[in-house]
Amino acid sequence: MFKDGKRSNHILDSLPAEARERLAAYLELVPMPLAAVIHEAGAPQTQVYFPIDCVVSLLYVLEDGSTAEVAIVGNDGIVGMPVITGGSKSPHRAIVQAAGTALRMPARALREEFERAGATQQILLRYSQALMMQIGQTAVCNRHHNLDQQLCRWLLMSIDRLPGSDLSMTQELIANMLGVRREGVTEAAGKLQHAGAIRYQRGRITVLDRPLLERLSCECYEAVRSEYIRLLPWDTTASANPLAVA
Amino acid sequence: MFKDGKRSNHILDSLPAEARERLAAYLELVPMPLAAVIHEAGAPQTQVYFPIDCVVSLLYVLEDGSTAEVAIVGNDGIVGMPVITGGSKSPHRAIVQAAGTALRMPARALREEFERAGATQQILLRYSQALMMQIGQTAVCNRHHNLDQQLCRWLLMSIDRLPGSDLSMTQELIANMLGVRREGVTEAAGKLQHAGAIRYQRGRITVLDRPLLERLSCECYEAVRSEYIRLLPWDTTASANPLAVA
DNA sequence: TCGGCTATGTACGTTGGCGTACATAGCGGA
DNA sequence: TCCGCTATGTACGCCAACGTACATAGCCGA
Repeated sequence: MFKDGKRSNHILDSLPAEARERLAAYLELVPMPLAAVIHEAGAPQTQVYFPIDCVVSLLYVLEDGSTAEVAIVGNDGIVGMPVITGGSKSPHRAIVQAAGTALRMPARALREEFERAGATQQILLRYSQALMMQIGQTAVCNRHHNLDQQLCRWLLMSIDRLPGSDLSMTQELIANMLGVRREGVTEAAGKLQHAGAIRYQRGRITVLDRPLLERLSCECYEAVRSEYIRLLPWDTTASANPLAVA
Repeated sequence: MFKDGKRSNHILDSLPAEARERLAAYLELVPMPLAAVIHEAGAPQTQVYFPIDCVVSLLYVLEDGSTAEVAIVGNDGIVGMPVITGGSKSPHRAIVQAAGTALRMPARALREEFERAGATQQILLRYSQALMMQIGQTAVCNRHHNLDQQLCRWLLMSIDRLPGSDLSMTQELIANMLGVRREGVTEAAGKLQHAGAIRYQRGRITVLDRPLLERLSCECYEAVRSEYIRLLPWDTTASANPLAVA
């Protein structure tokens, strides 16, 4: 789905050639090491990131220090949307959930491109809507679905945004993302491993049976996936304008 | 906070005079009866609504028919943001949670005003960010806070957007909004009534002790409130507004 | 005024996730 | 090689919310 083997960022790919050329001067390839804090909650954001082969989590940090993930961003999106919407600061901490690389650029340059009001603006607005939907689905999922289902959803969403089918992740970190106990993740992951859906080895999860994982997941995974496709169709074969699709 | 006695919509109030004048020709005052479905999930939206003295809930409807609220919108916002962001359809059902009135206009006219790229665009984008934050906080709250706290948050957010301090609401409906059992709401509301925070009478809740309600609420209420103020400051002393409903 | 509907109150066993505690097991450095 | 750290596994009591069932009580129309 989000995978395409191209190792690039779908938002950037969707932009018209002129826009890409304008932005190219600002883009810088940067490493995204595991657990790095890309920006802290409430801090002004001066850079935006286009993930290429990494995954970034947006977390809310509660007063007692516990956390809950509200969304994840991979090569399907952008880290730093508040820069576009004008608030500049985000109430969420952005941390690297899966290491890799991203293209980084100054927030102001993206904001300027947005203000040209062309296809770039359209695409960024649509991404904003997709992100909002994903966050809403997190709310729904947190309310109605159990940990087993949520873990499946989370694994699927993560590997969809990565080149391979395994991720370096301790159960402790997954628990922080989902806002649950580490022991709960151990138990849920154990069930998945027993069922043959995944293999777990000390900080490394490999998805063995993706269709099974999809069956065990709640409806939220597919709901978010299809909404992303509807809002941000990208052409995996050519440079057609994605906005041409109704 | 969101209350101001003016019975108008803060987004409209914030717009520059020229923009308000352009939009005025399209605006139509419409009644918003309790439980009316303003738009169904997945249906194209041709109208947008600026609530004046009503509250609208955005609900996600699961495959089994159960629901969960992802956000509420009152005179601080707009129902129909997907019109701006370009997706046109929303995955959420919008229903009237508290009866009243709203100003309605064709989606296209608002979209055109947005494309003028002036202050209106800024304000709409900032509202979009505020809404996203509210949705994220719903996710966090669903994960970490118990029903008692969530009910307090919900009551506060609702009356903040209404002229008075009571609302017509059965416990059944509140349960649907929060995505919990009706019995759970009965119990939580019973505690609040016992504590003297509210009075409950067959489909009508009156807030008696607002500060107490705030103390019993989780941090999410204040987090959302302050983010709305940060992103959408409005002048409570603003001079006569042609769109204000007397 | 009475019957029926809707809203609210209460009870009881079940369950999922929590907090806590502790045991094992990989992995890397001295 | 062994030690120590980190990651994972397991157990136990607890509690909030669930599903279910049924009892009251307010409201309205016949």
